[in-house]
Parts: sequence; structure tokens; C-alpha cells
Amino acid sequence: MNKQEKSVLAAKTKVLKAMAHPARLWMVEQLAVGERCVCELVDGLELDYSTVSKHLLILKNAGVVEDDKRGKQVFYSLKVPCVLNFMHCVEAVLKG
Amino acid sequence: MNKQEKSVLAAKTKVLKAMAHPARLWMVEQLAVGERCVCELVDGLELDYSTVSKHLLILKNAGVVEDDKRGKQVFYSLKVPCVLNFMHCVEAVLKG
DNA sequence: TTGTTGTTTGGTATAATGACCAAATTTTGA
DNA sequence: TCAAAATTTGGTCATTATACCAAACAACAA
Repeated sequence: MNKQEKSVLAAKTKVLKAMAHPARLWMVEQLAVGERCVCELVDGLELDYSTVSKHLLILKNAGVVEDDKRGKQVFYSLKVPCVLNFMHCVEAVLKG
Repeated sequence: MNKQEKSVLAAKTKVLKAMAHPARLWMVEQLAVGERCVCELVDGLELDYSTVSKHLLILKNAGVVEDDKRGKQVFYSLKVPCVLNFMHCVEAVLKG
């Protein structure tokens, strides 16, 4: 494996890791329905604002979501809807 | 979020986490081509046998791969080929 | 200006991961 | 049997993740 292959692999891994956490995956599924402000995600997850904010940063850095500040609130939305297709496959894995 | 929703989420997360590591993702991509013995994966990754073996166990426990012992060697193969479809989406994420 | 709401940042303690080494296991071959 | 080859298991240690608290910031309202 050369240096370039390694960096491609690292980049893909970053996207997968971003979604590989229950709170983050839940948020991705919510955002698939439509944009949400941080407050709504905090409500749903019952986690600290600081925690949710950091999770969102991870998703954002991975390129999975984007944010939009409107007034006092920040709205997050799914940047790449195809990530959901994958979840069908994950469900297939779960069924064996 | 009730107990059942949480456990479904945990199960999906397990599958994602299993692939969210460069060595494991590389192995999944190799296995997509065809089955491989542990020795071949060790060769390609340049990691310890023990390390690779543990990575494979994680993939197996997640339901992503299966193993087949033939003689002295153990061959691993991809149990759910659709996981690869997802990688196309990941690549889309990478392109922004 | 001051206060309030919504969000992010910094810090810290704790838990989970991942890499290696050594040792145990399993299968085959001499 | 005994030894070698392929793999797994157990243990340790360093690194990374994650949760919470406190404090900082930004936008708006009084």
C-alpha cells in the first residue's frame, strides 16, 4: 500500500467513523427527513449541548452535514443524502 | 428514544464501526474481490497476525464477513456484498 | 446596555481502541 | 510422536473518544 492509497483509505474511514456512533447516526437519520436546529437534536438525544455540538462538528468535518446559522439558531442538514442508501445494506447485515 | 430504538441504533452502529478503520476497510475491499486467507491480509497490511486476527473478529461479529477453515488456513469472505455500494457514496462525500 | 437564549470552546476524567509480544491452539507432515 | 506453519487468545501500554461542567460567544430583545 503506497502513500496515496493510504490517504484515500484514511479519507473514507473518516466518513465511516463520523457515522459510527449512535448519537451521530441518529442525527444523520433525523437530518435525512429534513434540517434540524441543534436544540431539536439535543432534545431528542438527551445529551448536553456541548456534547451534541461536538458530534455535529465531527459530521461536518467529515463532509456529511452542513450548517446554516439563522438568527440565534444553527440549522444542520444532510449534505450527501446517499448515505441513507447504505443504511438499507446495514439492515441487510443485521438480518444475517 | 425508547429501549428498542436504542438497540436498533446500537446494532447499526456496530456494523459501521466495524468498517470504520483503515485496516478493516481495506480488508473489506479486498474481500469484495474474493476470499482471502489471513496470511494474505497480513501480507498486504504489514501488521501483526494477532492484530489482523482481532480486526477480522470485529468484522465477523458485526456480520460483515464469514470465515471458513480449510486445512491450516482460514479463509475470510464478504458476507454482505452490498457494503461496497456504500463506498460509492462515501466517495461522493469525499468530492464534496 | 444588560439580560437571555442558543451554540461553541476549553478542560478534565474515564472508557474504549489498537498495536505489539508471548503463549496457546489446530492441522499437517516428517 | 514431534516439529513446523497458520491462526487465535491473553496481556500490557499508549492513544483516542466521549461525556460532562464551566466559561466564552453571538444574536436578539428589553
